[in-house]
Amino acid sequence: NGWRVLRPMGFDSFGLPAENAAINEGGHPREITERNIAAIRDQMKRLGYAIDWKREISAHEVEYYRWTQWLFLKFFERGLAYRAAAPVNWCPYDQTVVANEYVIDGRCDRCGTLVEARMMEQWFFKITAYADELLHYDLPEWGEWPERTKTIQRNWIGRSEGAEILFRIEELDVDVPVFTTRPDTLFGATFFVLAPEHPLVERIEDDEVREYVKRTASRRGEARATEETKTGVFTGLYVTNPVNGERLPVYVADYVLMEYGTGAIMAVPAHDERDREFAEAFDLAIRQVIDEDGVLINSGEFTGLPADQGKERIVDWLAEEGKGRPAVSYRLRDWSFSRQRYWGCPIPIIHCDDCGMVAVPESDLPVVLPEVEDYRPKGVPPLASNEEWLYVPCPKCGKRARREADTMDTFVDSSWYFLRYVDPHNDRAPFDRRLVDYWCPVSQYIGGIDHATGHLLYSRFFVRVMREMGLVGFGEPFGRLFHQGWLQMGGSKMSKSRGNVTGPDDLVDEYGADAVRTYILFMGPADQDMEWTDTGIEGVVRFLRRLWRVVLEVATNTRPMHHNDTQQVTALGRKAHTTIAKATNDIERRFHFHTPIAAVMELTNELGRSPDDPAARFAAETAVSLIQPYAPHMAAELWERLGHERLWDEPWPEADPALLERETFELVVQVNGRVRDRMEVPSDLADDELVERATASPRVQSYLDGGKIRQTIVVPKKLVNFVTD
RNA sequence: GCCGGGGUGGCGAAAUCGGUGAUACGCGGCUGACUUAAAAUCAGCUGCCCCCUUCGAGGGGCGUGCGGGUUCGAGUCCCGCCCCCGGCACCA
Repeated sequence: NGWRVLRPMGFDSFGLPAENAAINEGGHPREITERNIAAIRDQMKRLGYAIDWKREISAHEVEYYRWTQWLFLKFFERGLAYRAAAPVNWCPYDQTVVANEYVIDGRCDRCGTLVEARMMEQWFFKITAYADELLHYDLPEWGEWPERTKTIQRNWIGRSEGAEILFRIEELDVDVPVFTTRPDTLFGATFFVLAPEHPLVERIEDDEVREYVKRTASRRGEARATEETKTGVFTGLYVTNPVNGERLPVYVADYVLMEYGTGAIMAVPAHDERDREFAEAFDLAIRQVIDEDGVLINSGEFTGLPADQGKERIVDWLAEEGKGRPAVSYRLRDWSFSRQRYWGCPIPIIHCDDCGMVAVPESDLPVVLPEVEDYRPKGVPPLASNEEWLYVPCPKCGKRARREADTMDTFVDSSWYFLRYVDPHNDRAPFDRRLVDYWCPVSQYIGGIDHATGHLLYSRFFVRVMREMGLVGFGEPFGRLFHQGWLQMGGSKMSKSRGNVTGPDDLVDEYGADAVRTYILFMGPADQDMEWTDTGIEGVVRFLRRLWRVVLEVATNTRPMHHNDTQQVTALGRKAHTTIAKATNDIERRFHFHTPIAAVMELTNELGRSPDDPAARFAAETAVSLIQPYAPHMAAELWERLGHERLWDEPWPEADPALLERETFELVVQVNGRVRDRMEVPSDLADDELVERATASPRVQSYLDGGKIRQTIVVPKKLVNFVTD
């Protein structure tokens, strides 16, 4: 009531789903995309969604993606978008790189194909620079994010505290850093391991080592993790343990990952399961340095300290000696966002032999997605096939240069769209900061839990950076977050990408938009997945018909005793008020949409039993008002039949607190915690009067049976409980 | 293994602050009314066990994954387990 609410709609229209559909059906991705958008828009209108269509945006339209490109350039200027060779996930079906966040169980989230690890030069956003910040939340509203979402993000970022320690290899004249969370076990290190991809390994001239590295390169990731026994090879080199000068043999083994920490570890077989397995396989020493009580042993001057103190003291000592320092490591990796596909936002970069990577000048934006002969994926970016588009003069030196032909991941488009909603037609900037600061952060965000480590993290990263740039005045994109469940059909999630969707069209044809909307919300809590059943909706259809009939009966009731007497408060009138209170509280505060429907059903049932009640008209109006968000078409019609005009111009009904209080209530009388009698008593009785009435009950007397009452508990407006010996 | 979320009838679920015979509302099922019949609609019943029965109903016990505990009173709080779902995981 009285709030200004923005209800926009947009389409994340670039990307693989649209492009793959176009490939399967034939035709240009743009045609398919725009046809689908039109169909979805029509469906939403048929269902009666209240959307401000003037603000509609689509990621694939030039007016939108020119500002995606503009933002990219801002990130590029700050070094937050960079190109580098790195191990990436390659989807052999879609013929493109896929972000870590959208590889699920080793498979491409879009097509379900197993991805391969490849070393490729790709574009990355430096989200890792914000790893620590993204663990901390800037909005009090963050408290309203579901616990599980926060946990998923925390796990994904994967912060661990420990130390970086330098181990010297004399033969190569280098200090090799390792990351460890257990510097307290430093005295227990008995060997040292390099990942096969570690740069130092190339310098080791040893056939066996070369052979091993070659062998492991072919089975990475999954295959490596499921290996039963640890494999590795001795390099002939030794490192010096900085804390005691011991010389430890250096191995190359693929249980050490280049992607995490420094790609090298100190191995402490006594206190690490994996190191122990390796030590047992290679017959290496195992030295315990912490006893059962968590106290350091065999640890030189640190012996006798509890482990947590030992940790600190050893790191302090290393720092003084210049051989180590406290360090933090993250699991999160930079976001790879370049795709070797056609249907996406072009990356506004020009590669020049002399000047290197040059940003397309802002004044030359947008870089319009060119037409190409054949946009099917072939592993090389399709944009490169349009040579007229590809070759342009270098903006710096004017020499012939080449455009970047990769396109952006569609999650770049969706990392800022909510800001565009407030100013969708601005052609001088992505948005006006004043408007954004007025409307945003988004008060209530709704989306699937499946985006916890993807879209929801990317957007938080984008907004952090945009705040630093002065583009927005806040650091979190979304306040309250709600994860809706998915409709299921035959046990699996109905979704566009899975293709098991019963289009709402058929259901609307059969049952009507109001019934479909009401049933979907009545099925259960909105955050739960729900199996669609046709028999379920029949119940809702019956209810809506009953409501229709009962309200019409009231609307046309001309019997003389029927009038809207606000003075005379009846049970039905009170029921209407408690229904308002419940529905309002459940929707606003609890985000429960199924219980208000149940409450209106109850009200309707009661109204049907007493259509001549003096409060019948009020009860009918209440039922119609409360059902409006669910069944807006029918509610609007009934409202008119009740002699009013436009229901959607009416304020939400308010319960009269005075009428929520009943004049009498049912007093429950317990003896030793068991209900023994109930009686209707006036609400304004004092405690001792309640006890008096309770004691008077013959039923209660029979249970007290002359026994001694040890204690009497009175809960106002509820019950009296006698405790006997 | 670590972290998070859950477990209530035949089914979807409700019980908002420890205070009404747990299971509202709906689905399904059973019975009846209306009907030539069906549909639609309406009414009643529908957790388990036992006792009494004059057939109206009444009475007792057990029940919210399992076992304990706190309390006058526990679906709700505490301790210990079991199971299901999700995230992370050769992450040093």
